[in-house]
Amino acid sequence: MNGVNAAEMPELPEVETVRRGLEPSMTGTKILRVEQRRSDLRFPFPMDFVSRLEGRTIHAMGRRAKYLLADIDSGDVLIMHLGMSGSFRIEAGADAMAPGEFHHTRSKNAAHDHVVFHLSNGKTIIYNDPRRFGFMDIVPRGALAEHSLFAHIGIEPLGNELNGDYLAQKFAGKKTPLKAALLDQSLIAGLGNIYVCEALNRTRLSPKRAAGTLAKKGGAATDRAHLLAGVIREVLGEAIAVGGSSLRDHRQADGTLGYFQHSFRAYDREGEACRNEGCAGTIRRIVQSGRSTFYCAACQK
DNA sequence: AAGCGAACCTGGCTGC
DNA sequence: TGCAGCCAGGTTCGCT
Repeated sequence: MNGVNAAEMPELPEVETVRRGLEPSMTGTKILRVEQRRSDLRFPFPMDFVSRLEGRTIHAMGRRAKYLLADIDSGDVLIMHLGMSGSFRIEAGADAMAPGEFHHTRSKNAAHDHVVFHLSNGKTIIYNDPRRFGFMDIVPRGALAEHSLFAHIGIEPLGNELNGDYLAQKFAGKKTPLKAALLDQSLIAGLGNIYVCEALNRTRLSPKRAAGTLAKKGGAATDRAHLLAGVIREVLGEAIAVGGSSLRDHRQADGTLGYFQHSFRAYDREGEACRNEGCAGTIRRIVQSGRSTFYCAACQK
C-alpha cells in the first residue's frame, strides 16, 4: 500500500480523527518545502503562505470545532478546514511505494491535490479537495481568538460547558427548528448533519420541534435538554472512538478509515426501520434549511 | 432580527 | 451509452 489515507470528511469526529492521524507525522517535524498549487480554495491563501511555513517546525496539532490548528515554532498557527470534501493523505518516500498503486492513486486524485507539505521525516502530507470548500490560513497564535473565524464561535460539544442548562439558555425563546439550532456553529461548534440527526433520534426528539421547547418558562432546562446534551457527547464520543464516519469512500481499511457509519440509526437510512428499542417506525427523509434530515416520525416527538 | 434559500464547486449516482 | 437532474459530511451571504 502506498499511502495512508488519513481519513476525510468534516464533522467534529472526522476532523478529530484526521488530527490524530496527522499528529504522529507532523508534530515535532520540520516543514522543508510547501507546494501551493493554486492561489485559492474557498478563500485566497495568504500572500506569504509558503514562506511562513518553510523551514518551520510544527509544535503541536490541535483542533477547534471543525478546524485543524497546527502550531508553528514561529508563533503562527496554520488553520485548516476541510469543507465538504477535503482530505489529507500521508505518503512515505517514493521508494516505499508500489509503482502500480502509485499511479492508480495519483491518477485518481492528483488534479485536486492542492497543497503538499514535504517534511523532514521523509513524509509528504497532501491536501486534496475536489469541491474546494476547504481553506487554509495563517495567523499569529495571539490573534487566533480574535480571528473572524473564531470570534463568534460556540462552545466545544465535548467540553464541560455543554449541558442541559447551556442548551436551555441558548435555545430559550427560539422558534427555529431544533435541528437548525443544533447546527448553528455560533452556539455549539462542531456538530454537523450526521451527528445532529443521530443525537435527535437517540433522544427521540423531533428535528422539527421549536428549539425553545427545551427551556421551561423562565429559562430553566427541561429533562429533555439534559438528556440531549448527554446524548450529543455520547454520540460524538462513540464516533471518535471508531475513527468517525466514512461515506462514499471505498478505499482501504487500514485503521485510519472510520466505521461509525455502521452505527447510524437515522442518517442516510430513509425507508429503513427505526432502530430505537420498541419503535416500529420507519426513517424518513425531509428537507430543513435546504439539508436532509433523517428521523423517525413515530418515536421522535 | 431571525430564519430561510442560494451560492460556492466537483463528482457520483439515478433514472429516462 | 448519454445526459439531465439530484445529491453530498460546511459555511456565508443576502433577502424577507
